[in-house]
Order: sequence, then C-alpha cells, then structure tokens
Amino acid sequence: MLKLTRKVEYSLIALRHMQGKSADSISSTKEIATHYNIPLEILAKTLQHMAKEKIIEAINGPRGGYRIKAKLNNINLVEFFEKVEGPLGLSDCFYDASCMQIKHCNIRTPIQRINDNMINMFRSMSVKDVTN
Amino acid sequence: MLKLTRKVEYSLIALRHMQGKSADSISSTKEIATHYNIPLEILAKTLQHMAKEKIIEAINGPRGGYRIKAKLNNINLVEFFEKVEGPLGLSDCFYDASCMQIKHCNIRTPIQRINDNMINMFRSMSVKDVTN
DNA sequence: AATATATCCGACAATAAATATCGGATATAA
DNA sequence: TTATATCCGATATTTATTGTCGGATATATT
Repeated sequence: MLKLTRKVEYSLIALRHMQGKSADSISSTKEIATHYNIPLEILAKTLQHMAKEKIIEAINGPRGGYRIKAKLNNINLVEFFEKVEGPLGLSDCFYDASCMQIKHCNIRTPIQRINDNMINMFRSMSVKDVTN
Repeated sequence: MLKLTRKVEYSLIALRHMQGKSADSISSTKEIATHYNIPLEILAKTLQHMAKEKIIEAINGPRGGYRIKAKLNNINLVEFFEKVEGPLGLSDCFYDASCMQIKHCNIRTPIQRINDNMINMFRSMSVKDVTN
C-alpha cells in the first residue's frame, strides 16, 4: 500500500532523462525504453498521456520523439500525480461516495486529517524538485 | 495509488470502536462486523493479526472478543502500518533489491527524498491521534 | 459433561487494479 | 516512396487485494 504506480515512475524517469539534455533536444520512446529497461509500449502510452497533458510535446515522424514543454517548477506533485494517475486520496471515499459503511464510518474524519497532511506534503514539492 | 488497504481501515475502525468503550469492556468480531458492515471473516483475520502484534488482546470462548492492550499514543503510524501491512515505501526498491533498472535508475534518490518526507509525516502521528 | 459461542488459522477463490501486449492508423523526414 | 516515429483503442496477463470455506481450539454457561 501507499505505493506509486509504474506509470508515475516511468513518467518521472522520462522527465529526468529529458531534463538532463539540452532544452530542445528530442528523446524518442525507444531511446528511453531501452536505456532504462522499460517496456516500449507502456512507455509510449505514458509519454502520449503526458503529451496530452501538455507536460511534454510530441514531434512526429522519423527523428521525432518528445521534449519538455511545461515549466516543471510550476507543477507540484499533487498536480502531477493527478495529471498522470487521476484523483489522489488515501481512501476512495474522499472523491467517490460509494462506501458500504458511509453511515457508520468512524474514521472518515481522522483519515481525512492524515490525507490532508499527505496532500500538503506533496503539494510543497515541484516536479523539478524530483527531476533535478 | 497511494491508498490505504482495507485491512488498515478495518483495523482503525475496530480500534476506534473499542476506544469509545470503557477500558476493559470486550468487543466481539461479530459486533464490530455487523455495526460497520465489514465481512466477518476478514475482520476476524484482521483482529487476530492485531492480537498477534499485541495491539489488542483476545478473550476466548463465549462472551469473548477483543480489547485494547497497547498504549495507542505510543504507536506511531509507521509502526502501526508496518505491523498491519508490512514494510512501507513509495517503491518496492527501498526494501526489495529486485528492479529491472537498478543500474540505470535515475530517480531512486529523488523518490527516496519524497519517501522520507512521507515517512516522517506518518511517524509524527500516533494511532491515538486517529482513533480519538 | 454437554452445548453454544467465540477465537484461531491454513488453504483457497474471487475481484479489482495495475501492467503489458497487439493491431493497425497517422505523420513526416530523408 | 520508404522507413521511422507517434497515436490510440481493444484486449490480455499478472499481481495484489479482498473475500470465502472448513474445521480446529478455548471456555462460559447450563
């Protein structure tokens, strides 16, 4: 529990990889996948997703690939995680009402407090803090 | 991602339930399961596990059940999560060496930093902070 | 002593979430 | 025109979580 997903890990690996090169140089999916031992198709999807979210931009065609588009120090980790994986929360009940014990639940408020702490912690870090 | 498991949620619900009663009164699995709409067998396992970890103690036989044994303000959330669910970490590689890109991984250290922040945050809260 | 109620516990089954694969499309540099 | 790259929906596989079953042991009550 409390794990990041591979999608998030692969996204961060890719961003850090691009970050290490000159600003407008282009990295292809294959280049990144082989270098870090990531399944090509998965990484492809992950990068396409980030492109759709305007974090990176795609260049089509041969010699194409991706390069960083957004200012990574302007994206905090909550925003980033939500762009890549969707809503964030220790329990589903914070963004999805359906729960068997919604009426009797005695830990919703306490867990909400922990959740807030966690969110604040992630919000205090930018993507650049991770990729630098 | 970054979710608590039901096992943890059920454990906290049960503890908070017991916390709300006089110190030596006993709560049976059935009582808790029906009140909070938790599958009986799952809750049974969860409570047995907490008993083995000396967080609660079991009283056998009819009119038996469980009551709180440990000082809940002496158990921080990292200890608690690890007792209930095992090792804690944003990625497996912090406690399990096997990783495809262990050699080339470029985000291990950055993620370790986030991980440390998260651990510190959980360590600063006691179980009692949640169940009170 | 018999009975009913409770915990105990290993093995297994079902479900859900995450991870990975496939097939075929479109874009474009050379 | 060709080769290389992104694009993207559908689907399969794997893993982790969640839940079920069967039968054992302990003990208060009658």
